[in-house]
Amino acid sequence: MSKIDIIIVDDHLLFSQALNGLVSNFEEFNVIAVLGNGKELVNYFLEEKPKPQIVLMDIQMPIMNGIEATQWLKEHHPEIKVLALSMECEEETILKMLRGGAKGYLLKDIHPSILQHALKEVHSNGFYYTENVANTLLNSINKKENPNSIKLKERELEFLKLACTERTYREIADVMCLSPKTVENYREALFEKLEARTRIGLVLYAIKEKIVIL
Amino acid sequence: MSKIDIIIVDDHLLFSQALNGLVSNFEEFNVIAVLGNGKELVNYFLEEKPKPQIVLMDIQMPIMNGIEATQWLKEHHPEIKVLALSMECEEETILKMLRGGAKGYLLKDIHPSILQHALKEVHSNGFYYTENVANTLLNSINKKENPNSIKLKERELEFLKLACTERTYREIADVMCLSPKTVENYREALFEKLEARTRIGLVLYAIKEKIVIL
DNA sequence: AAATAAAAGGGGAAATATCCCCCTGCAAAA
DNA sequence: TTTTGCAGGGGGATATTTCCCCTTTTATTT
Repeated sequence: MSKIDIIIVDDHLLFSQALNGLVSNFEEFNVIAVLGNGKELVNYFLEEKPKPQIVLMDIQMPIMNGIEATQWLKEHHPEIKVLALSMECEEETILKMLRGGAKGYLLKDIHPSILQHALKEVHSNGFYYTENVANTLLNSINKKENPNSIKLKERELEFLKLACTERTYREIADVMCLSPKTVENYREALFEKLEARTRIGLVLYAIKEKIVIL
Repeated sequence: MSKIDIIIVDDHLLFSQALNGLVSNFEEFNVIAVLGNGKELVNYFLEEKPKPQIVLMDIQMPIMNGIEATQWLKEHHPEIKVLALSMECEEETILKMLRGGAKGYLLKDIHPSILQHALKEVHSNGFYYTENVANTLLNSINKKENPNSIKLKERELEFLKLACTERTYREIADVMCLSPKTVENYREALFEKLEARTRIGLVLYAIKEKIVIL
């Protein structure tokens, strides 16, 4: 029985090397490459090197992150399964990853044996979700019933980011190349959408939702 | 030559187990325990188990974090060296850790060989800093020379926190049991101190300085 | 005892922000 | 083909913020 080939993609060398040792010790699996970010993964495939059956993918990475890399894989090599490996249990991230085509999502604080099990499941059944992640998904479905996820239009986002500066609305209008009155409209629309009474409310929302980063 | 005993403390089982494999492969070192958080480390010592010479300590951990655990070690077993191992390169965290008694600070994205080298250095010389961390320390020293840390009075702080809500100044005055005109004075004083042009500036400052938490 | 800083209060004016109503195109969906 | 949604623009009124000028009282230093 030949081993299942795996590529590890993670920017933390210490982690990826250690993981390499760990996975290589699983008798069913064989690590054929350890890469540092999504871009390196894309390059790897462009160079026509041996394809893996599974990619163990970190999410937060420099240059090209795990979400982008997973989407690229789904488009170009849909037969290759992606198992996401992340620190964060945030709904949005999980959803993005799964929408991007990941077959499973593991948190980094699991026991190695679970990783082994997950790898086997992903290979044989095509997917693997931990209880934790499954619950998060359920929550997310519930939230969609009372749609809390506020969709902002591109222009509204632009405005929101500018509203989180010390600019007056007139100055924001200048930046956006709009009439102050149009900016007024964006402001009012966002007040309603985000349930804000004042501009401060917009700022607090934007920072909470990480639309602006401090 | 006997091996140097090490304890690994990290809440991410996958990481700590993998790290265990890695460090165990270094011929000079021997991992005698892998623990999941600071509390487990304290319990370990209270049970009079074999002492390590070095503790490889993660910082962000549940229940008892790496900073607290390092401080405890410094008090109770000052001869044991702590090597911090973290994702974050934030000045504050590094400082807290080093003040707490850590002998070195490594980022998790280093190469395994650097870890090995750092462990050897910490054991023989007593400390090890990467260039990265050293630079961060230098920056921090520079900041202390031109004291940027703005001192806010109690009442100003109260006002600042309230300014980070959707309250109008009149409403803030009510909360603070002051005349709106007095609140006005606090506003003006803070505008100057914090170099803000508008209330948004106050909010951004307060959030950056973690005076308000979102 | 005098100087200083903190806390509290104020007048008046101009600039902004907030609210509620309205309109035009234009493109995609029904 | 009508409807719907989005981007852009406006009038006019009111509330709030911002600015620059002030005073008094009460502690704390010096």
